[in-house]
Amino acid sequence: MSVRVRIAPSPTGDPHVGTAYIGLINYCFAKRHGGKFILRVEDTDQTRCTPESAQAIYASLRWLGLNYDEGPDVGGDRGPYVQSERVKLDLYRKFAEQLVDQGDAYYCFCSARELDVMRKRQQANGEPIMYDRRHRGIDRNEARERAAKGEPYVVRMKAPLNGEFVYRDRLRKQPVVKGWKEIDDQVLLKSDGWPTYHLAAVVDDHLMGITHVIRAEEWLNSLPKHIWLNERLGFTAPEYVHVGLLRNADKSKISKRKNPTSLLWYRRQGFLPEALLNFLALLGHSHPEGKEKFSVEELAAVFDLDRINVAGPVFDLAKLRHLQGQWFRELSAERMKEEIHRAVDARIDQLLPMLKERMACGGDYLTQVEPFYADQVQPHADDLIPKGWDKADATAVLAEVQKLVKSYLAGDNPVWDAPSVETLLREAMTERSLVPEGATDAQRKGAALWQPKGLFMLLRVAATGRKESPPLFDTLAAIGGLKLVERLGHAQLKLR
RNA sequence: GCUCCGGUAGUUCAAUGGCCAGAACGCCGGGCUUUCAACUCGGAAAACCGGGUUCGAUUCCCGGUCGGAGCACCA
Repeated sequence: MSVRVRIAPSPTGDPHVGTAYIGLINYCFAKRHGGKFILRVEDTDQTRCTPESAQAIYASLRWLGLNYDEGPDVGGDRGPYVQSERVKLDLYRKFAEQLVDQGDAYYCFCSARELDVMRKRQQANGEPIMYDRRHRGIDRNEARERAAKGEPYVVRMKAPLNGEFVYRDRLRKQPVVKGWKEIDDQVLLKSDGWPTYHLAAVVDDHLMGITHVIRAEEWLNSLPKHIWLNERLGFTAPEYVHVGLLRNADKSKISKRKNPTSLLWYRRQGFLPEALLNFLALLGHSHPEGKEKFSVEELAAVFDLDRINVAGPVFDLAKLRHLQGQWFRELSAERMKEEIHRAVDARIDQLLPMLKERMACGGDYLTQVEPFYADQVQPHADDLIPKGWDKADATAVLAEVQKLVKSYLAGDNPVWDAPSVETLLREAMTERSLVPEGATDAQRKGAALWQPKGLFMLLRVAATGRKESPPLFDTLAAIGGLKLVERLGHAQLKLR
């Protein structure tokens, strides 16, 4: 039987590096065995999924060169490849009903509110959190009548009450063993009539002839449900293989708070697909000859699922940069020029509106734009001391602003655009320019520093190295928060 | 809390029931360069702990510990 594997991302938000990672593994596995690599979009959560996000997934996979043999925008004879379209064809309901008929599933009429109360109580009592199966014994015909009258319901699987589940994952030393009593009566069909992940994935994997499900470790715990569903539905289950999750530096599951997770970001940033893929390949897998730099084709030729290391690898951007450098420097002059053009173009769109008034010809762009690209700027110490200030004043204020920006950036989801930078600074100024009653002369003097005139020039010079620049807040926004913090620090050194 | 998974330098990955546990990134130092980068040479740096099996355990087994994941009408 020929190999058929799939990736099944959910189109919520930006396309994720994790998708690329799992995609790469599946892609190589398929190529290695002369099989098919399939993309299926799992958009059964009507509240969270968007078509734009699905488009971004297609575009990103194409950018990476992880071309799928079958998928939403390329077709195939096991389609459609988008679950919402499959819902319209009523592909899932009949399997849910089949299970109900077999006595392997049942209608449940609990409301969300009811379930919430139940969960809270379990939590308070330190009990395991799971559905208490109150409708499990419900009469099937009676239940269907209630449903026919319009009462909202879900269909739940009737998980075995006892016994053990054993499954061997080829990548794990020990077989996966789990007591059935730990396993919940999972919802299969939601009250909106759409399937949950569990039902949809099992049904589709079967219908699409998937032979190996290679997915992230986070699914390991629901493996019994999936095997059970296959069994009760009379399907031959695919082989399930679970690989480790990409991690942040602190070993938690990779998140956008702590790492760039959006494939869009890597593309925008100018990373080459070859380099990203090469880097991803190094995480969790190793080349049999110990090679470090290789193409996807090379990898596919030697790829061995059993060489995958299941411990979650920490995603290390520094290593990616190194590899990217290797690939980048090997580019032909022609291609390198293209890459540079792309990078510059992207930045021009952002910067041009604020720079154009200060330009008289195209070449001026190069001088105007320098502060926005440069790693460092070199302000003159003299320029860093506004009129009427002394060195200590400037240093103190720079340090204060630096601290302010730093803590702002460390906060929850910091927005860094002109309005937010302005708000941040103006609030700080208002606060600090207040003179408390009975203030000392020193306090009075300190407070006086937090006026736009001197402060804005100081920040401008520290941030750009120049006394003239586009409007301050636009400038600070375009430079970026992290770089600004660096430059504020650098300016303090200049004053020493 | 319950269940499951994992543990070799800071990070990613090797090899190995027995010789000095090997590489890459990062770090430190040297060379090249006006400088930086690239390149190159060198250096520091690792088997979670305890028990068992064995002549011998980083490797196999058990327990602990630490880390992670899952416990939704999300996927």
